[in-house]
Amino acid sequence: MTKFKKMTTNEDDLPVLGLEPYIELIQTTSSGNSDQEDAKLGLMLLWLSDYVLDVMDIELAPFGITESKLDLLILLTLHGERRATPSAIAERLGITRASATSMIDWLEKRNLVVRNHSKEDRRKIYVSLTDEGRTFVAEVLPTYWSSCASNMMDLEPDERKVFEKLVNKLLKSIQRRLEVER
Amino acid sequence: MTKFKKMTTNEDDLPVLGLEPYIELIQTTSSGNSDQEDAKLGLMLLWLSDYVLDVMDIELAPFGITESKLDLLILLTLHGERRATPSAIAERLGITRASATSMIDWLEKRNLVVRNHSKEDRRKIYVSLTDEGRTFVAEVLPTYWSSCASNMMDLEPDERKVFEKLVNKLLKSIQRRLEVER
DNA sequence: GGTATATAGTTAGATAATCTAATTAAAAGG
DNA sequence: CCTTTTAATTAGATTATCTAACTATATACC
Repeated sequence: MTKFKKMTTNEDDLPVLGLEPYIELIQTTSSGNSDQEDAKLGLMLLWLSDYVLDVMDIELAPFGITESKLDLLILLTLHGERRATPSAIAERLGITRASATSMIDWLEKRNLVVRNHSKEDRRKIYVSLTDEGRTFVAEVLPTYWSSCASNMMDLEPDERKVFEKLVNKLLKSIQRRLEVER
Repeated sequence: MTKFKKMTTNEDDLPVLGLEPYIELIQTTSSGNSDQEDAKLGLMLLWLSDYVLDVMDIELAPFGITESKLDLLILLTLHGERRATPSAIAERLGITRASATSMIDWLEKRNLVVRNHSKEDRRKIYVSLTDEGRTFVAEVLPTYWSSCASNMMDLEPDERKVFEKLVNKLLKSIQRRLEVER
């Protein structure tokens, strides 16, 4: 699982540039009204975001599940007895019903979830975790949480406090703009 | 482009849970040695990361390009006269050579880049921006930067300062662990 | 110099995650 | 009872990846 960076250098290799040339590019190509300091900070956050998702991908790979599918399993775990229809799942995950159908197909084929027809309204399907699904979630979650936590390991205790306040603020702000909720 | 959240509620809708139930889940399912506060903070960062990429996707969509392809165009812009082979591009972007070939195919079909055979080593190909590619990058970048900047808009000036220090630290930390560089 | 190995790039074929549009079935509203 | 709406699925597409195989070329060594 550990991936080693190539150690030998090659004349064709593109050199590592770092942030500097990006800052220069921002100066020459951003439109007047956008703040260049914010653009730089936003770019750093964009890079960090990519890496954070990469870390989770890598840690979940050995379990044969992706983050988006685990998200659905966690959703079902948290909503417990409440019955979840494909439509409601699609709405919560911000995907189309067609996409939800695909995910549920995949999870059902592996016996992690089951579909049950509603008796009152025969158009509806209720999706729920199987025992196997619950066991699987219980096996994966410790890794999921430690993967989340691992990204914080170089921060000092007081930095974590401050970072939490800031991430919380940014989360609220971006959720408002995207009109999404969890 | 504006997407409206469904306003009517439905008995089948899954309620918005917020962070609380996730915190409880962490308490019951994280392995002893992982810090639960860090897991929570890491989860918030994971959510934020997802949204940050969503925002960029949405803003770039009207240009008919994705973030990963624009990344490649920016890479070529920054390396200017230096000749970039598909292998070097793959290495820098952290993808396989086969994936690089696909991306270059797509960009070449749209006349944004060209391939030129090396004269010294006939196995090698050099990829470079066309004039059309340079024009395109110049058109997209202002939106790219303002999209980056938009995520910062609710932070106070002093918060941005602190956030930059923290993101910088986290970036270094995660790049070290993933063994990647920019 | 000629064969074996390594390298650069592409191709073939697969999987995952999404989408839109069409289809099927059932319910609800006049 | 007919029409419209709703729920779910299917069909078919695109994008972004991957691994493994293949082609062409260069290098290395007896």
